[in-house]
Amino acid sequence: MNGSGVRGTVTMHDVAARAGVSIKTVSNVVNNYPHIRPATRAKVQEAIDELGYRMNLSARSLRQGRTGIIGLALPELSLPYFAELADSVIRAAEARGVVVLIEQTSADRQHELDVLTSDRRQLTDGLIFSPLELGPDDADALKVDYPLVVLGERIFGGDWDHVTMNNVDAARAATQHLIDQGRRRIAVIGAHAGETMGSAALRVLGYQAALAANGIPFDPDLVVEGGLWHRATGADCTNRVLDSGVKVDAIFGLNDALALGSLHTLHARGVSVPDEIAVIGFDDIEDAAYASPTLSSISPGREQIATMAVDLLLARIAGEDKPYRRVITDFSVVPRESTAA
Amino acid sequence: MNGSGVRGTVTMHDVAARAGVSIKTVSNVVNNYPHIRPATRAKVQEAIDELGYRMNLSARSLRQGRTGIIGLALPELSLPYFAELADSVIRAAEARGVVVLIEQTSADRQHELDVLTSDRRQLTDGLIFSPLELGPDDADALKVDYPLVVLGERIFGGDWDHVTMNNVDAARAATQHLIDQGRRRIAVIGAHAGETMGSAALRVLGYQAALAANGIPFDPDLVVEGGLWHRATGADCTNRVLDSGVKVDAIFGLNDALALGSLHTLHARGVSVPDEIAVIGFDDIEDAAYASPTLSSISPGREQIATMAVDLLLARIAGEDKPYRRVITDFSVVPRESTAA
DNA sequence: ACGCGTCTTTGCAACGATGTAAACACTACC
DNA sequence: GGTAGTGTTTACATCGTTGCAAAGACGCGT
Repeated sequence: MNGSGVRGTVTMHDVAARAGVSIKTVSNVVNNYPHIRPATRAKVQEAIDELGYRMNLSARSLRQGRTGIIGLALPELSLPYFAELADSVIRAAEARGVVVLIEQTSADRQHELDVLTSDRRQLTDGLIFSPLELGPDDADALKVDYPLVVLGERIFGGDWDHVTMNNVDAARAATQHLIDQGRRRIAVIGAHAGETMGSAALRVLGYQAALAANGIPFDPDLVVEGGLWHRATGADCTNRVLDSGVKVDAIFGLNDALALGSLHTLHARGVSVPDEIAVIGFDDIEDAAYASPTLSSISPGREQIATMAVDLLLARIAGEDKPYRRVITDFSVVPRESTAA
Repeated sequence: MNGSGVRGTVTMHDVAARAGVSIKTVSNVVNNYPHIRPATRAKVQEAIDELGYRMNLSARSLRQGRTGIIGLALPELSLPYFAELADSVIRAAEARGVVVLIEQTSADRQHELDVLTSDRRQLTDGLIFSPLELGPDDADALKVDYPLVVLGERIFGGDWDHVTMNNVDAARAATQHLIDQGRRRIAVIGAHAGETMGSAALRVLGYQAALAANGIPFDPDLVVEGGLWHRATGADCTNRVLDSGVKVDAIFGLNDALALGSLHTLHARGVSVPDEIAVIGFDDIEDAAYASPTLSSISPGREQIATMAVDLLLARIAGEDKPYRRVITDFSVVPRESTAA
């Protein structure tokens, strides 16, 4: 259809000439300016079609100061949770007419800081940021001059919108689910010592709350440290806790990757799940439903997080000036074989 | 550092004024034009630092006709293989100073066609495209006027570069691996009837070649159709072949998701792996190493694919005019528990 | 027929950078 | 001292679009 073919640089100028109107009228037609006589609109549209005109988005960006691109910064796509989150964000963005530029921070603090001030921010109208390493001390770095939506609960109290789930309650529900199956010696894997605001800390709090609510004493030996929430870490943590000799009848992986790594180790060591040890994860990634045995988990409402984040960001980009919001999404316990009775 | 603060729109103009040089000299400094007196460069650099100048990328894009963004079109990020591929592409791109805009096609033919002509192509300097549904008949649609690198083997013979693995040989190797373990009744799951050029068809060819080379008769009943290569499909295919009553001692999943779905079903039905049935997948996604039992697979050299694709694309963007290339990446068999002796 | 308000269309000046080609500066050499 | 050659800096037009404000067209009431 591209009439002229080779690198067809057809501009509004050409369209205007062809249609016998001014270039501004072409602009008005393209932008759906309401006051245009139908006949004029038709003429212009015809010229556009004949010439195969496509608007030059760089020019528009320069003029408007907007690119139509939003940024999404996350640790890495090879972590299934983030891949699925990115999937949802891209879909939500597409539905609203914008596209997504993804940046990976490799869960590296400096990299997370860099992303906030990178030249690439010029290319995006705003940023959805899911930090893993930044903490309350880095709040200043988040005081940026472009629309920002932060995912997760690591940092509060700044001029940005926040979308998060209730980690404490969700972890409490996960733990309660294990308790309901009669488990009492529940290990937690993937804890982060010294952290107070991150997902790890909050989920451990929920775990403790559930124990307390059921009159089960808290045993620090059951809390296993583990840095990156990868499968390998989960496998390792599980080995450590089993080797330590403490009695364990359930494992709560602070995310699904950890729990899947745990299943892997349990299988390798011939421990039967859920008979000897029940396992629950957190995030409800697609893998969970297909693990052997299938993995119980907490569904964090991924779609909802993505949709909210995009909507909040686009509202700020559009100039909304309401007070910054903190949105807490819904969660649910998804019981599967790994915690069956 | 951003001296002026609020939405600091510092332009080259401001820098030029501050440094007492012309705006073009600032441009020259920023772009590392060689013939600049050190004193001048220092003056300009100082002004840049003091004012916190950042170049407006939209303006540069308009002028140069380049955005510094490359597109990556793939079926969906929630498929681990593509998530990992995207991870690698983003890293390769970052190392070369460009960023990546990801578009999902949902493995939908129309969507795949749309992506090629979308307005978004204006935003990208070129596209890395991994089609799943387009076939040889769609070759014309790929005749686009921007740099394009196609991944996979579905469509050949056009004006674009191609990065692919040797699907036939790799599938032959996978099958040979099973045969080496003494398996003779090897089912293939995820085949696409009627397809001749896609990965499915090529991998089935490799499977047949291996059987032939070992004097094992080909039994069509062992070839199980399955559309989307998701875990659910693999689970379903496995149920079908087991229910059909044909004897099976091994399953070759045409990708890892299928094979993982298969493991799921086998586990659910109490079939022991690899004792009763051995399983091998294809792609070597991270999951494979953590499945229970761990899944043997074919490693397709993902890093290499990503790196080659980005390099080829950037070379075209830079104006390289050599004949179009077809790069075939290396693969290797990764034996794990699911095919242990 | 006149004036006024509303609907349509337009010209012009930006947005912020870079390519071109010319101007200027300085050395080196005859 | 003049000229060629190299190194350094500059003015200007231009990339393709949109905001602004004003001009032109049209309908209506009086």
